[in-house]
Amino acid sequence: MPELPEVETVRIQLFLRLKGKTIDSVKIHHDKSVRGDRRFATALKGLRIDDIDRVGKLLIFSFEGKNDLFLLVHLKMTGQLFLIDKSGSRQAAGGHETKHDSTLPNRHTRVEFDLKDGTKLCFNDQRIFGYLKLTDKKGLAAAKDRFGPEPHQGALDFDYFFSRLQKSGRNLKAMLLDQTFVAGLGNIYVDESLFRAGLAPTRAARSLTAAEAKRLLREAAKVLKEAIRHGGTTFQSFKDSTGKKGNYTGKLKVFARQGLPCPRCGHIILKSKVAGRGTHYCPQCQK
DNA sequence: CTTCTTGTTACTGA
DNA sequence: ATCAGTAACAAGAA
Repeated sequence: MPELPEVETVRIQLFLRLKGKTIDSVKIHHDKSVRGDRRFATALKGLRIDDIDRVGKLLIFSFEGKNDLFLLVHLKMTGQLFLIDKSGSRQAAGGHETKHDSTLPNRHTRVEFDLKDGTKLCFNDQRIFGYLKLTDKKGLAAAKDRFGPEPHQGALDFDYFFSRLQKSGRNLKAMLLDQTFVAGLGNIYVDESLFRAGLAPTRAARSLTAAEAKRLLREAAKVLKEAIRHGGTTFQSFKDSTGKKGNYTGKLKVFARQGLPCPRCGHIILKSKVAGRGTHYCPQCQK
């Protein structure tokens, strides 16, 4: 389940390999992945990739000489972007590997891009919740508007953060998962941020002191930056160790560590449901 | 066989 | 309006 650090990792890898390259053809293996857009393939044919941007967990491709056409890619939970060079070897992976995607394209490949230089880009998505969508300037602005500021690059103003928390009648877990409030955190990094800040996920947002809110914002920013630096977190099957993993996985302090001792105090980490999501926390360290 | 999982949106009812 | 809860989406694991 890619969150901001995973999407950012993919963005950088793709940008380095794809900038300036021209799309030769697009094969759509599953209509739903492009939301039934019949013009998708023809609209992209012949375009040269200029930039790859990101807002929250959404990737935004732009093209040379086209200022009113953008490709939005959302990976949702199981979406992956894989690059294969002309020799057939995988150059960059966006997501974990599973036993099914040793070769590409494979049965989870929903959309396939062939570039003029022989590079191939595969959009794989086991559960087909992710999407690729073409939009114009207006649609892009509307999409961007749906995201709040990101915590990790100084763009998030503390006064905004604190006043929104104070006005909210929700708990911290629900607030931090809300992409319109703060963009980029998902289930993993919300739990990790709350643990590091020593705050319980069920804590009422409006009950935070300014010092606690400062701590939360600082820890969220730190977690995201560290995870980006480590190439993201791969959380998939605990059993399959053959898959390629993001290096942040081993750094997780509470996520998926239920039943294990808290790295700080040794109390057993619990898992329960908060705001509808599986939530991991230390009942002793987080108040 | 059933149940659960996940990110996000849409909907319902309080 | 605001929030909690839940269904939906799809596929697979347990």
